[in-house]
Amino acid sequence: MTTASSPSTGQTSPLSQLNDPQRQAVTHGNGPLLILAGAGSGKTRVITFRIAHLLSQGIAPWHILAVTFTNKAAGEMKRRVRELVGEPAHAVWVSTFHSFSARFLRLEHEAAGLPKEFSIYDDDDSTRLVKRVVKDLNLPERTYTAGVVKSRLSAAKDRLQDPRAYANLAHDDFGRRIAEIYAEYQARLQSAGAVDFDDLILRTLSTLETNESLRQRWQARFLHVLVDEYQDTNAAQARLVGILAEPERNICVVGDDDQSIYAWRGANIQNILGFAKTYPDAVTIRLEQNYRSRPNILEVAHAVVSKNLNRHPKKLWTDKHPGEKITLILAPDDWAEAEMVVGRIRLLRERDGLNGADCVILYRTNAQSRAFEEAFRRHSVPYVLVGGTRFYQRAEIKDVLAYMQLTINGNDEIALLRIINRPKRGIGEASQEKLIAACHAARRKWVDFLADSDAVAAAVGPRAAAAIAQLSLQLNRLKAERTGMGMSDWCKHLVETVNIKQIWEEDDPLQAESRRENVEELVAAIAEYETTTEAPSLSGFLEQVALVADIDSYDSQPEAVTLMTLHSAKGLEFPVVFITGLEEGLFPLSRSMEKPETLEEEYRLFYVGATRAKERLFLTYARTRHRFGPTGSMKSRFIEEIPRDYLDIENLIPDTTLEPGGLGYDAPGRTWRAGGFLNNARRGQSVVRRDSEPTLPRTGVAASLQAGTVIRHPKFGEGEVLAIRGAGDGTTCDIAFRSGFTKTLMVRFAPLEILRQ
DNA sequence: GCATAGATCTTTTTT
DNA sequence: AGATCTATGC
Repeated sequence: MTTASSPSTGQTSPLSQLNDPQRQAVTHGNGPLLILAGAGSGKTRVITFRIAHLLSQGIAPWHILAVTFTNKAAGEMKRRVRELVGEPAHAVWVSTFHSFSARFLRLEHEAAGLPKEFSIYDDDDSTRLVKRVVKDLNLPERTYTAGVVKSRLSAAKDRLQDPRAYANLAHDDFGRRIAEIYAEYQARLQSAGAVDFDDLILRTLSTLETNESLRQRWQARFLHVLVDEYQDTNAAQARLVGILAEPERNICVVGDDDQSIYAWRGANIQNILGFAKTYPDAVTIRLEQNYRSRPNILEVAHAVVSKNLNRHPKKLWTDKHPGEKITLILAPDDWAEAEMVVGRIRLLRERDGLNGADCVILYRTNAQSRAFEEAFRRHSVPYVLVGGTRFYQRAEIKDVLAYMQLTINGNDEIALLRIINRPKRGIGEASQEKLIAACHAARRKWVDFLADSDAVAAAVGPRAAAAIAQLSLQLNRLKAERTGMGMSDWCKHLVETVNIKQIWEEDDPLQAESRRENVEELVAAIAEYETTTEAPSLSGFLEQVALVADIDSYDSQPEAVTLMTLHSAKGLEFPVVFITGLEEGLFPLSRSMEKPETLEEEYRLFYVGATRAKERLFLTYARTRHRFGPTGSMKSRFIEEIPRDYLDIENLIPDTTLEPGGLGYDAPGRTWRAGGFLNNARRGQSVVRRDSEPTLPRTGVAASLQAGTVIRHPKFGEGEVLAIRGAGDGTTCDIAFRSGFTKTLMVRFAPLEILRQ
């Protein structure tokens, strides 16, 4: 992670490669230890060296537990420990919170009250279950939307409240209903033999807390617990590692409050800020020397994050040469922004001898990747995209996985309902509803219920009943066949027997080909798992699949520029970083601007992004952007926070001046005209590229509306604009139509044609 | 039970 | 604008 020389074996003592505070942290003896490690201060180095140090002190490797958030970070940590100590590294427990918990629950499934082969529900599965529950409780789906319910449940789980505790605290009708949903959701998980992501941690915690002898056994197992990215832990996670570290309390946590960017997922910054209160005898060590970035980059990052009120005042320092100024690129729109970035990268490659793989493009939302992908393809520059729709989330993959899952856990309701009529077997929605009602009314498990042909026949018509008998038979046969063959061959066989490809043809024949390819990739992934894992098992594979993030499998490829969100970039570093889309409402995101706490998190996100850069940092702004239609925007407040001396500004917006109060742009989405836009040759090209429509983009029309404009609407006919209200995405206009009525329309959606200004 | 057209929401970030 | 969900008619 640092640019300092890599640890050489032999010769010098590893400790001589460390600075004073780093060495103190590494050699700290027993008792709680808090390491406040700024960005690029050699945090991973300290953790790995500390593990090596503990081993050298005679601690057995299996007595050490190191926990991180991503599999990638865990893998990296393991690799580096192995570099330092060789084979013993193998026996050190290095894992993520979630994979540790999954492993724990497999081992202790009885005490945890779970079947051995429990399913792990990812986000999509748990959303489906929430919807199912809301429907089965006969609650209005509009009020209790999956999004609202899930955020409530997740918040409850973050606070360690079970359904009963939640119900007791509910003070209004809505809260009581949520409590009902929560209780039913958990009951359904239980009878499906499944846990969701939050439950992995919570069940591990409650199993440890309620079972004393088991707890003592696990506590004895770990004499030293090390936690990375402690600022991102939630209540359950902090408590989990706290318990495991008892009674010795050899807990070493590493983190940086300035890099806390997961509060929205329940991370509690108080865990790190209040660590010294929880452990009064904790030793605190600060790592403030940065080995990664040029001073100019650090200054800019600091200028922004230091505006936050809720933080420990601190400032990183480095003895490097200042480096170049930060380049701020002002582009007229997102298309030009992407062009500029690609152009700069080509220049860096040709003139400065940099490799594409040295560069990363960061953005706030995944949707922004598209413009860059197009630009890279236009210019034939290789790139890798991290994130977006994950491979294992794709419908065709989840279908296959659901079949596989059902052969090991036949009670998995979500998997069952996913495939019960895919491919179509004549078990339609009505039959499905009847089955669900009957199965739950009888309080039976699915395996049991479906095998009972009388019960099924009583619930649904004869055709559906026959189809269900077929399906159960098929699943049982597949299950039996599994023992006889290799996993990947079996998967291939499954895809054939079930006739999975029929699903794709039913859904969308155009995409059938790419779906087939994806499933082939899945088979290949299983084959790889099979050959590279010590004791491969189907449930092991499915678990791995549920717990991988896209970032985990990310490896920079030769020559390829990386594209990812700011969140994904945490923990990585690149010589050249582009932070893009620096516009009010996008970064910081408008939803985050409502509350001071979430706005501060955006500042930290900027800090995380900027401190990824070793040599050069570029910031880009696009005056208009195609979001739901183009919207004009003002430059991000982050830009305003940066002292001008550090900036090299490239203004590509025509007819604007850079002046004192700002960077010279017009009010959002109002003053520029579609016509003027198109007259510019370069812009014209961009518009044609983007929408193949030969006419003016509607968006341009919307932008030139003003009171008095006469328009035509395909449905309502001719009318006159009375007023424009609001700004940005939410802009509406009142229009008086000739036919006599007045209507308020969303400017960005209304298909208006301008007749007269 | 299924196909189609209309309605509605979406885009924050992820284990 | 586009995807996804819902309502309706066959």
